[in-house]
Amino acid sequence: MAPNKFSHVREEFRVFEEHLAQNGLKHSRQRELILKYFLETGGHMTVDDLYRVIHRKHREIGRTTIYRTLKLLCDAQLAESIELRDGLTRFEHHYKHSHHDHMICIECGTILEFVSPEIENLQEEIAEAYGFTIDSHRHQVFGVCQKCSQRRPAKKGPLKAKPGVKNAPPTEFLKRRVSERED
Amino acid sequence: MAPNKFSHVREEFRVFEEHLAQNGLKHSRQRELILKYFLETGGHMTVDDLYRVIHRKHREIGRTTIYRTLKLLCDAQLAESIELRDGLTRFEHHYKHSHHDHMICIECGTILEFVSPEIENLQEEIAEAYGFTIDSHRHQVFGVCQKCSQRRPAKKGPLKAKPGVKNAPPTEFLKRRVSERED
DNA sequence: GTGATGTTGAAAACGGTTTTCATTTTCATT
DNA sequence: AATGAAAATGAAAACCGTTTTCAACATCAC
Repeated sequence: MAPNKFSHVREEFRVFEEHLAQNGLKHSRQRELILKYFLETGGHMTVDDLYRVIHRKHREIGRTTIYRTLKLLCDAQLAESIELRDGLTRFEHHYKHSHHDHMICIECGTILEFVSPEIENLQEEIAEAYGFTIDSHRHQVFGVCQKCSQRRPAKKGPLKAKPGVKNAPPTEFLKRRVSERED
Repeated sequence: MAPNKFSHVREEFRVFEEHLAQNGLKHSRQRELILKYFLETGGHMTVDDLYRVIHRKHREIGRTTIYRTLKLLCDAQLAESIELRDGLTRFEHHYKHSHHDHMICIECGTILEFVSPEIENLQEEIAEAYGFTIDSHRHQVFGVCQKCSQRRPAKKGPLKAKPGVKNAPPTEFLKRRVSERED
């Protein structure tokens, strides 16, 4: 009944524990907490997002430790960092999450994830044609999400709402919708 | 014979001049010089790259002015700024240059440009399927360029040089090879 | 419990970029 | 050419997200 330190069900804690062990690092209350909150929150959190959430309940935990622990989580393959265009680093859940790219709404900040094997293939073809060996990539699409373009009439000129797109159901491309700065 | 201020042949100076006029801005020796050097250098220059080049001959021109003028060039559609993963802003020639994306060698820093209408189409399809209106995008591929992978044997395992790729000619994808920090 | 070693948090440093501000330059008007 | 209003310049300071420093503290094998 009395749960000991890392008795959480989630595998992520196990992975983290292993990473610490394998690298001569130590457990700590802070690290456990930060991992917990990281996992609980939606994903695409900035250091400050996380700091605010954690700081509410744990006044003693400093920003520095959050920076350090998130880096640690990246090392442990539990998190992955992405950078959009606002100069902030965001951290995604990475454990058993497959690769994807991003569409970012420039009005509300919503971040959508998408995957396109076709695009990846074309990308690979292009690279190959030039003897270039791909290590990684980032593909970010900026624009206005459905919600926002419904809210505001839309860009220039009387643009009639394209029928058939309005309530398009999520397709195979889109894995899930996530994050939106909370403040 | 005596060339007056903006008598350079290149259209870019004309465009710049117009931009200044239309916005109540003034000519200046510095602006002219910075544009000149910007156009002469390869492209993908950072502020500091340009500063070093210019500072050699014109000790009096400050970094701040280069920052400001490059921003001005962007406003005038003569330059476009890109950000890779090193935290530096680079400035590309943009006048009559069409859209393209980038492949970046993580060993030597070479930046290749590529275009793929197919990818752009797929991207548009994906966006449309979600009612997302694209404003812009960036697609950056990181890896090892041909030169570098020939220099160093290559990654893990005995990887025999893929035949047929070694000396692949530039394809339609690749517009030109550019830049490599000069110092 | 002890001690070697890792961790923490506050504050300082960092690094690219932007802002500030006193001085200088531009340029339309005389 | 001289004037003066408005813009541009450059040095230094501010900014801001992130990293480093360092003295105090926690962890864990013994």
